[in-house]
Amino acid sequence: MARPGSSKREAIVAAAKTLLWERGYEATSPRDVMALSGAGQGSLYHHFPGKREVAATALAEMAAEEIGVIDALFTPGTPPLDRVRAYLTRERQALRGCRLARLANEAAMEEPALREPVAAYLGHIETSLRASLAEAREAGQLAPGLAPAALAAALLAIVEGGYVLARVHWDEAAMRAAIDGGVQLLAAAMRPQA
Amino acid sequence: MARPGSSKREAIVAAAKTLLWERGYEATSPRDVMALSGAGQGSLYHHFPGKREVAATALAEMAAEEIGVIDALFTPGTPPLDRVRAYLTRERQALRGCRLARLANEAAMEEPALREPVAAYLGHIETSLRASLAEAREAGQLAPGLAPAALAAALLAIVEGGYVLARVHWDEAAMRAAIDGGVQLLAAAMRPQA
DNA sequence: GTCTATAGTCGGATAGAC
DNA sequence: GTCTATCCGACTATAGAC
Repeated sequence: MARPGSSKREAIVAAAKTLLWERGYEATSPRDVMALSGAGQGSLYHHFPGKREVAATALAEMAAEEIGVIDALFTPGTPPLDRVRAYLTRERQALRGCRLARLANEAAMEEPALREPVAAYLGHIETSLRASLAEAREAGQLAPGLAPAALAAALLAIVEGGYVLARVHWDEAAMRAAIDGGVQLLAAAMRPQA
Repeated sequence: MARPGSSKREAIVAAAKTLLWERGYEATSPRDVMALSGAGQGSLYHHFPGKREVAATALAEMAAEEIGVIDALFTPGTPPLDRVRAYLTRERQALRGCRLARLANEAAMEEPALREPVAAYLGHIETSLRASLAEAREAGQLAPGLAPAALAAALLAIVEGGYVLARVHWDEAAMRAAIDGGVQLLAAAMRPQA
């Protein structure tokens, strides 16, 4: 399995990554993956035991890619508050939903192999936010009474909730409003110094 | 249609409400609805043209019910900040997901008949929050630079995002952390007076 | 209004040739 | 490794009896 020279395997995983983002897990059939990748049924079931493992592989790759993007936003050296703001205000395709967390409400999340990459991605963001907020706190930039861990969770929830609002209203502006509110709240949380 | 004495119709809608919350739209089949309601296929297709209309009816009822719950939380007379906090900290079954917004990432949200009840529900919450925050602002309780509309969107996103975090981590505590952060941020946003 | 029987399609997966 | 042929069950819906 996972041999580097295996061309159809890569095509299958690439197709699965596209379709999982576009349609989610339940709505993506092995047939869809085969059609988009150009692979036959034999290839798919040669390389993977079944649909779940294809999705697990695709999700793991997606999580690794997105974690790389996050790490680029949280460059050490940048002032901690700027890192947090950079995460909040980065460009997003709100109507497409979060590439990983869009699966949150699918029954498939009860399968550890599918939940874990998504949880790792969100966990990584939360950890990065918490570290930045803790750094700001030590520099005396955080108002007292504000816990970095709780703030990190709230800011991440604003982003993930922003995707939900945008999808439901079918309007990117709903995401922008939530992010705006987050940025304003963050500013208020630091007012003493900043 | 919708005749009051029609007993199977009510059972069908009640079953659909249960299953839509539990499994979502795509994962709920007419057969599931029939099995849970005790109705036969003839009844279902006598009262409704198909699955979509069953779901649209169920979602409309769910939205009306939940809007009633929201209105009870935003009782006029209570201090505005208390209303906002009451909404944030109300009890929730985080792992079950938001009864309406759990459908946000389904393809069915492209159908207006299904999206509209969900959008109306979230819109109603956002309006209630905004009105309370505007009231607090006029009473001089909001720090300058904070826009009620953006704050309302952010607080709603914290709740909806909290559901996402709880589902992905399969841990109610993830929702509690996000809400805690929201409450702390709200307090910071008012610090001048409160 | 409600039921059972039936239909046609797609779901996920296996068998076995090349 | 890759392909085509095939299987069985579930999905949404229609037909028509009661």
